[in-house]
Amino acid sequence: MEKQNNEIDSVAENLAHIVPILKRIFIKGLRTKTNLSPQTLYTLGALSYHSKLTMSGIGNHLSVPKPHVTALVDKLISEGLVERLSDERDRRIIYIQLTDKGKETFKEIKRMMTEAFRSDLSMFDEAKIHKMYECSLYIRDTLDEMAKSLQAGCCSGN
Amino acid sequence: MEKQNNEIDSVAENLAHIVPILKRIFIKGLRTKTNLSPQTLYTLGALSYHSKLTMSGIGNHLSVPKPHVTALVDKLISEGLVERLSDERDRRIIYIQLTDKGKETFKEIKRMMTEAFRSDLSMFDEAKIHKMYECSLYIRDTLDEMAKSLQAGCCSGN
DNA sequence: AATAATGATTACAAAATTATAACTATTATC
DNA sequence: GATAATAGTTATAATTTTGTAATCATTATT
Repeated sequence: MEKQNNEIDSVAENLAHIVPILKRIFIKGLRTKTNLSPQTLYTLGALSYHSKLTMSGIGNHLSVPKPHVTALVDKLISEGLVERLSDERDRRIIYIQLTDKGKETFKEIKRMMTEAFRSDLSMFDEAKIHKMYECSLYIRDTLDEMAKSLQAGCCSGN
Repeated sequence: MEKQNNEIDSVAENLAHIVPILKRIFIKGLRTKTNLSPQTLYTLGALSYHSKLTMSGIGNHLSVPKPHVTALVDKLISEGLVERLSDERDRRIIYIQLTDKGKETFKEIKRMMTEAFRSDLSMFDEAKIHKMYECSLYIRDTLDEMAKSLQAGCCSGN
């Protein structure tokens, strides 16, 4: 049990350590190439993964206060990248989903993102890249699983 | 080669996917518990890992414009968490390093960070946690190695 | 039907981050 | 020794993100 707690702490430390590195790799590389803010890009990503989310759902996923979600979505709508869908059974709820243009745009954004990363990672050999693939997928799946269980509101005004 | 590029793209996608989740877990949890901004926390983290960095070095590590590094360090100095050291051989250079108080404070911040994460991860069994440990460490080491090779200035005003 | 709760919006303010240009001090180069 | 380059700072503005309160429309509860 002691060992297990130590390992959890190391996981936390390792993951916290890579956040600024990842931000540097992905966000900064995109800033000059698009007029979308990081959070609108995250919003596109969340919608690409979940295909359909409520306003509150977006806020929970990205830990963004609800009032700001409205602003983010307004921006994306003005760019024609997402659309609102009303729920017939509960008319308070508004679903957001990518438009075709949004899907295309996000695909292009991912392309630009991976392009930069490709030259960075290409210094490593095939085995290492494969292991990076396995590890990143494992962490992604685990964190997704974990995130599901903490959907509840998390930040003020949410 | 094609396969390798596909794997690199998947790595990029997986890592980009987890950024908002990690931000949510670590940053948001700390916001109420400290008066330090995320970037000052990252600065502490970078100094904890590298023990000594120049102003430009901090800017490169965190992709923060140089003028803003001055502000971040000023804040940390006013809290007594870091100190400036001048380089005898080149008096333009200023090294920043943690004070004892800074080391203590960062240790405490890590404790709060891992505490929250612990309850989140505790839903998983020992084997899964161990694999998370191995994967997170592998990714951390690889990204560190990668980051070293792209020290060069990266953002405006840097 | 009145009341409470929920999902989303509006309006506003504060804090944090990013971007630029100009400047000082110091070192390197020619 | 003049010029260029580097490390860091000052000053300023714009953008992005975060926080809070009040409000509207709709649904749930009693």
